[in-house]
Amino acid sequence: MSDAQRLQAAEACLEILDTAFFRALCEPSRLEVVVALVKVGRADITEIAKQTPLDRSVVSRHLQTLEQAGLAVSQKEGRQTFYELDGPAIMEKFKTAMTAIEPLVPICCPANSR
Amino acid sequence: MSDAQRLQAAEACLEILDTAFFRALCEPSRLEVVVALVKVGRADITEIAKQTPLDRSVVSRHLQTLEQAGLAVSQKEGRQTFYELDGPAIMEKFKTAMTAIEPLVPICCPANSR
DNA sequence: AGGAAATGTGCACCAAATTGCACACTTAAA
DNA sequence: TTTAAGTGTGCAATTTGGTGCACATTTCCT
Repeated sequence: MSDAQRLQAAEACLEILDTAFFRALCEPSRLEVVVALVKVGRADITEIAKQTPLDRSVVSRHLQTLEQAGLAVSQKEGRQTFYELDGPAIMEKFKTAMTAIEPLVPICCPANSR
Repeated sequence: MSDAQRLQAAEACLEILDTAFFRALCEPSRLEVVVALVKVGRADITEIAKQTPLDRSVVSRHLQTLEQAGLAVSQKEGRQTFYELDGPAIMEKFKTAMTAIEPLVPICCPANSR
């Protein structure tokens, strides 16, 4: 394993790893919103907020964060905004992350380093 | 898709999703440490810290966090502590997360909700 | 037109996490 | 034994991010 290959792998890793994606999943209250979305399915903000102890405005911001991170999609209909988890997109995010990390495994394997 | 199935899927999802794992990956400076680990491979704290603009103590704490989250392993040798990324463990984390989320995809698919 | 529903956002407050310094401790070298 | 290298951690300052309230805006209904 050459240093050049390591550098290339590191750059690729940093390039693909989406901090916004992981940031969206590491906040407990935001995960509550995700779980609420799973329970209720497609719904507007008020209904989603009813499933959580959080204020409606907080849920609104969390949903915005989830959408920006690519985990959910929103559609405005009249005076309400409907949110929905984007299952396929989430799976795709995980797959791309895994394919980016996969070449690092033979380089970073504790079992082989002894 | 019944409500009972939704509830079960939501609980399972919340149960498996490891917030510590994602939290470790969403901090920019901590990602720098990860990248440094990829570049240098197995190394002690001082050498890893040289690859970053961060103070050595900060890098030390980030490495502890990474180890607690299961992304790295450490070995004490004399007066220095060597760290190394645990590639296989990281891949395993991603796989379990994906298998937990997979059953949610047919439930949360924007393409099907119209 | 008038009122209610639904939402987005500015604002202030608060909790948690990061950061760097200083210091103590352990271990290798001289 | 003395000195230096490597490390972990307490501490305080700073930053970051979440939280809820209040208010303005848009849209629907009567």
